[in-house]
Amino acid sequence: MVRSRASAVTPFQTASHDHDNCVETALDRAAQLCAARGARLTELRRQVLRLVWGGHEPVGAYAVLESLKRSHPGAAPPTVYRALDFLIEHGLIHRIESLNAYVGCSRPERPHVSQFLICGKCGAAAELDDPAIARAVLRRAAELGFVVEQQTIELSGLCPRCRARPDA
Amino acid sequence: MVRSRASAVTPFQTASHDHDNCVETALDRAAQLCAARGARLTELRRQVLRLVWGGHEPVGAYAVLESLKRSHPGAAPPTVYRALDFLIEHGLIHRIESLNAYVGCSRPERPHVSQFLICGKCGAAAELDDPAIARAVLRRAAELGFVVEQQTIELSGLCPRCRARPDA
DNA sequence: TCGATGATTGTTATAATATAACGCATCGAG
DNA sequence: CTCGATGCGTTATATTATAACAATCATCGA
Repeated sequence: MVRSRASAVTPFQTASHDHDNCVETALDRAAQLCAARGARLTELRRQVLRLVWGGHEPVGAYAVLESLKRSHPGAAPPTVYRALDFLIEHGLIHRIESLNAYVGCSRPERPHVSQFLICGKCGAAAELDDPAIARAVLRRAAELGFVVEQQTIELSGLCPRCRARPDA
Repeated sequence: MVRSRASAVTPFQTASHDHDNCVETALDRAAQLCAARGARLTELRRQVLRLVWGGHEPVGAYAVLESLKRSHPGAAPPTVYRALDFLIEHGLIHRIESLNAYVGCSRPERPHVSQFLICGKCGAAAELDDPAIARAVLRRAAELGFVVEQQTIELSGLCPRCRARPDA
């Protein structure tokens, strides 16, 4: 319970974060989800998902491409973009509009609106699913007669860890 | 008072919206603001501001460039991007991240966080300055020890007018 | 098993958005 | 007037994303 409480307190990763395990978990969940939906998580898509999950920093499509080429020499931009499109459609990753970059989704099981906190120093992006924010947004939109189909909420600033260490 | 109440009810423009007047007002306010700040609203920047204010739909940098070339034949991408940067710095326009486009700021006088409602059908973008949304966002970030420096809040969907007219 | 069908991937080219770098012009403070 | 900073012109290039079409693969019914 201590661990789950900690992750409820901050969506940012701590120093002790076991990222290998984190990635494997994400890949397993993706496989399960796709199986349940009859979607094909091919080796290529799985590989791209793994690369996007390389860290908790959003990663650009061309960075993914460069990495992908190691395992997949013939890869070209469409190779990556098509895989990214698939992963987004299935809620396995999110696109960060303000960075033109992509990041793994922490809760792909259920559809959700998410908000991102993006640290300008370390680059980490933490995904929130804050009902209060979503409610405030939907409430105001409803008052104006606007039907919200998609929310892009990205907050950039300084994460707790970087704020604590004011070094270069 | 009827007009101002109407604009308080919806930030979307109505059919009777006098856009020429709207643009001139925006340009005047920009001139005043820049004068007050000792910033130089040159003819080029003024022209770009006018073009961004061409409608209430966000407009791409290259669309601005194409229009700009009429009055300014030698214009090239840096011409436009430099002007856009200046206008953003001074809060005269906003960049819409999810569209890679730019739109005039409706309240440049004071710094503010804004939220945008973007209609996927007519393309119009309405700028909000909703304290409840800003509060919800800042509250949650503060709980997590995150210092927000910039907010990107863009809601796409259907505006009231387009919702009322379900034509093609 | 076979072939039809649709989904996936390969491949080449190009579109769309944005910036680097350098030099000249212009403005305004002193 | 001169200097330094700012603005702008110009060329080239970086970065992000998509179009279009061919080849391959998976699946499923005949």
